[in-house]
Amino acid sequence: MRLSQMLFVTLREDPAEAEIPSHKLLLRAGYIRRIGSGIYAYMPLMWRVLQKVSQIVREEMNATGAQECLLPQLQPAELWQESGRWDTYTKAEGIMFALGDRQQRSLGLGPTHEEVITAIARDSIRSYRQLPLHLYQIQTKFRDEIRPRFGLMRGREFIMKDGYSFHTNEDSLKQTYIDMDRAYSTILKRTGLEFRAVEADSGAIGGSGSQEFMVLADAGEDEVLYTEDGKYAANVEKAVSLPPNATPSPFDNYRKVDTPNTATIETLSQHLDCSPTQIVKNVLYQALYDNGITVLVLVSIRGDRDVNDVKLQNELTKLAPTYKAKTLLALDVPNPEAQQKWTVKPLPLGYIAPDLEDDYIQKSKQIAPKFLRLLDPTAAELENFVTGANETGFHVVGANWDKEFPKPDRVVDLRKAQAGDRAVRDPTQVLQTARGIEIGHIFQLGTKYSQAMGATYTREDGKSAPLVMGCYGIGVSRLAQAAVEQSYDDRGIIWPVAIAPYHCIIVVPNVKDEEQMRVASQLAAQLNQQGIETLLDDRDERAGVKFADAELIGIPFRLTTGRSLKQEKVELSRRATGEKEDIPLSEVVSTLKSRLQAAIADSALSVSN
RNA sequence: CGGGAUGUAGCGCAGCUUGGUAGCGCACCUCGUUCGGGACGAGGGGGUCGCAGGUUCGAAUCCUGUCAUCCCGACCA
Repeated sequence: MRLSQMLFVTLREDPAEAEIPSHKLLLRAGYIRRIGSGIYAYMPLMWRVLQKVSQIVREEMNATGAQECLLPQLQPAELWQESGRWDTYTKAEGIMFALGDRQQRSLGLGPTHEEVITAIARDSIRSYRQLPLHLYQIQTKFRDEIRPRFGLMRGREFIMKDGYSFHTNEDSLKQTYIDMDRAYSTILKRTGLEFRAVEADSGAIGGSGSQEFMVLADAGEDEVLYTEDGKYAANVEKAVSLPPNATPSPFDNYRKVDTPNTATIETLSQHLDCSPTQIVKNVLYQALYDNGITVLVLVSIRGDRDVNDVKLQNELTKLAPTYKAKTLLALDVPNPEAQQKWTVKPLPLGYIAPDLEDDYIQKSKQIAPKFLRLLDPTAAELENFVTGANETGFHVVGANWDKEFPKPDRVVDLRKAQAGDRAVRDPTQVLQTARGIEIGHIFQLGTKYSQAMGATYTREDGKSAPLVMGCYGIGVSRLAQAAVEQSYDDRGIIWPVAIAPYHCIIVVPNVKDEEQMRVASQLAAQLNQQGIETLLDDRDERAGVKFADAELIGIPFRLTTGRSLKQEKVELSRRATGEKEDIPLSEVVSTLKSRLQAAIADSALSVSN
């Protein structure tokens, strides 16, 4: 391909809209163009990268026996109503684009495909003889993200590989899950990215076991906690840990104390000259269920610890039946405006105790009459603790559960693990923190969707049973940008060889020099014929411009048909290292072939581990 | 959804306070010189100043509304 004939536009300055390096570089180098918030056009070079990534994904998926297909993006609401996700995905903070057709039928643009695939399975899978089965697709997904950002990192339209497997039992599911774990590791190693597999929360998708594949980068939106020995790694949303021990309490008799202006843990521990670990902090939340009921939740936790919203959300989802609801729609810390809607008198904010009276709550059919009181084990263990007095300006000290305060019924882990905590399985290991970009996520779904949608098959014994399911996703477009985030320098992108849009770019310093052009075109033809994807920069530009552009777009190898031609040589330079060498014309193809193989083997090498 | 900021040529920006009919750099086009690290000179093209109302003799500039984009946060008492 000749650059002079391509739509090739690079920018000298960073576009103002971009914040992180990979986004700036992709825009500057002309790989992507923004069309709307979270909506991008993939320009020809980007499309080649995306196809490279897709091809690696495809090969590894096929190798596990999964079959590629293509499912509709336009999905009838009925399917989603059957699974019970229509409301959670379209109302409140829902992420599905919903629309109506000319007959006023409701449709959604597919953010994911469990419903569609389960409907297909329901129709097509009749017998255990057809199982296990694994279907996948690579296509554009639509999600109305709360806040799209960072270019392709969190777009409202993005390319994803999603796969769904069907099984007769959990063991078979686990086998495929393990295969996917391995396939995903291989995929990431082949693309040349540094990554970590971590335990994850299964979130709105539902199901039991789940694991995420994180590409490590400072711009990552997720926090990963891991131990130095590599035996434990988890998303902070899911992570468990042993908190530091609480300092024994100096307050051995129960009394109320005057503590003005101590609405925060910090000011309180200073005022009382005690450790935050001796304080029981009481945090108020409001939960909205899908039947319109609001439940006020009071979480009691040790003062030095924070509540993990995801764990709390999971607990509240589990408790939905208690309130005759199916799912949780929203979970918030009530702001003053929200408080007004359900309180009958002002709350003693900053001085709340675990036994805050239920009569703060307005009587209403839409509001649960009692606080849901949850206790984290860190707070449950405390003796002679400090906590609020339900009266602004006062706390109590020397309090004990079952004495001054009734112990809340539900003691559950709602704690956010933090760097510096000890690992549960091996207390000698301390948790470290890193930022990660979630590239892949694999789930063991179980029978959640098959049961909801009646997808059953006939067993060997003639009885019918729901299909056991798994699902597996990789963000293809996100992976491509993550690669840039992990590999660039002040001159531009440095693509890993395996996903670079081209392997090699030939720069002709002076296109008016016939010898330079002749050699360059000849080399380009030769290389392309040999499977070395080569771009020919034959633009009538100064050499400096072409060198700068070649580096900006990040092609791994560059050939220059310049001054060394006199010795029948061309210059070969490597983007990643900047190394340059002169190579005889007759050896260009063989040299590049072996260099490319070596570069790809670098990542392939770690694949065998 | 809450808060902050910004919309002026393809990109980056100035002009707005103090109203007088739009400018700089890059990119683009033509000619000439230059040609292995983002050249130089001369000439040139391109903008309903996000949109809609209002004030005014006159609005990029002042007022109101609206739309879009980016950032921060989703408030741990």
